[in-house]
Amino acid sequence: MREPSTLSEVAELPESDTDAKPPRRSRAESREQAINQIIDIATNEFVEKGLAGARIDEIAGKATKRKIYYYFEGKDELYRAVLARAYAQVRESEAEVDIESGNAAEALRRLIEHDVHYHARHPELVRLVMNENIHRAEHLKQIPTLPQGNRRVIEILQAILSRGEAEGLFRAGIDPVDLHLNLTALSFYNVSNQFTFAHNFGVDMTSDEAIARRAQQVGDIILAWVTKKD
Amino acid sequence: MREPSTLSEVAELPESDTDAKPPRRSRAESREQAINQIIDIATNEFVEKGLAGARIDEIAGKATKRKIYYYFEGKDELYRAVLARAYAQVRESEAEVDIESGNAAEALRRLIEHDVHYHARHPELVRLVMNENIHRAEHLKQIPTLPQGNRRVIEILQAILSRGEAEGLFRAGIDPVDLHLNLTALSFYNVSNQFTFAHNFGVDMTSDEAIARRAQQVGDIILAWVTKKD
DNA sequence: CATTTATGTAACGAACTAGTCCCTAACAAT
DNA sequence: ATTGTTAGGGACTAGTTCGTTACATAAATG
Repeated sequence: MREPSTLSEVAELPESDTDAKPPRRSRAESREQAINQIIDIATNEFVEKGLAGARIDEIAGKATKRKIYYYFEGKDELYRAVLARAYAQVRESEAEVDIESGNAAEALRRLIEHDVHYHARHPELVRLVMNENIHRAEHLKQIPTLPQGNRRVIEILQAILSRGEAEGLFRAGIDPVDLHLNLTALSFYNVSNQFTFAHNFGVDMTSDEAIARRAQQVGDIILAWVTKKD
Repeated sequence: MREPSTLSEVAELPESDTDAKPPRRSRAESREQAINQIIDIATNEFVEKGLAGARIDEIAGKATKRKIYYYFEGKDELYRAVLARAYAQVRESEAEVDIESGNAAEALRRLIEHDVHYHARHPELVRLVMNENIHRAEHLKQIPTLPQGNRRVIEILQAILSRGEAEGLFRAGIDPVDLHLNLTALSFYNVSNQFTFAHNFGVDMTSDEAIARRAQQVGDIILAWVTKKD
């Protein structure tokens, strides 16, 4: 066993895993934890101020700043890491939506509900995407892992559209990319533009009730559009 | 904007001019022209880089920089001026839409067409609004002239909705603010998010055909939603 | 002509900021 | 324990950015 060194050594038990404060974190664990912590903090800052507006010195105290340059090449790579994780989390959540049970209209409504709620509850994603668009997606383009995840959404929508058509519920000839565009536009805008809209029209769009109402309405709109009428 | 008025343009000479040596440029004219020129240049820069990303020294050469500090208090006031002019121009264009002729559905479609085209042809407005939302509308809130212009849009939509209901075309109970939200969301998103969307799904949304198609589709969607079915 | 207004050029310094250096602590292997 | 490696704390730096001033001068005004 080791002698407790005078400074910051607290009784450390090598094997017996009491959930004591300094559990022996392996290097890999510690590393991953540090990186995630940095991305957490950086997400807040980038989301708040954008890439150019964010200040490394405010993302972090002196200490964390040093870590940033230890684990990342610099501000830009950190920003890309923030972006990549946010997108990865969206994809993850999308994979969990049930698009099997019920008829196609019900499945589509579930997807819409999910979209509206996800955007409303994850304004940080919305803001990051806005930021990317202000920068003409130049950072997004440097992240190689994204394209396939996006194709999946289209496949899902295509499947629902085909099923709905087969069930005699939906019109034919609806482009799944159009559907995705409209669906996302209606879920995205009221988060992305909440501040100007709230100011200009004096409405709140952030309450649970407002979000639930929004999800309902977006469902109504999209379904009115795709539904076969006769 | 006014006449270019290089030389020999008469500004105002009602009384005290015998043989009228034409003044070259009046102070007021020159001033207005200088301000507009600065706002032109600044709009480009802010639209491209955002408020924090924009660099005064790049907005202007040394000369124009001097003018900026002559006519504006600084970067922030210049930014507000850019914002205010962009909004003023939207309002101006909205006032020109014909919402009288034809039935309510036709009037609404004309309004939608206008919205889609205006957003598509004025990405600088879209970008400024995005920027404002990233900054939680803090600069917009400092511009006092906006609220009434926005109320006008709602009044217009309310008028169309009432007329449509009276004509037996539209459902009752549609909130004009909701209508505006949905309408704008569908016109705004495909401009605001064109870069991420184009990258993720490989589509172009900027061609004249794409815009015309978009206008048509947004019209279809909104009308499907508000139309009374029976 | 004299005065005021506008503008071109340059320079400056204070404040910031991204990124780096040096050194120590924690951990791992021997 | 000794030694080497990984991680990180604190201060520093080199380079920008911004706002401002000084100065000259041109143009409009009276």
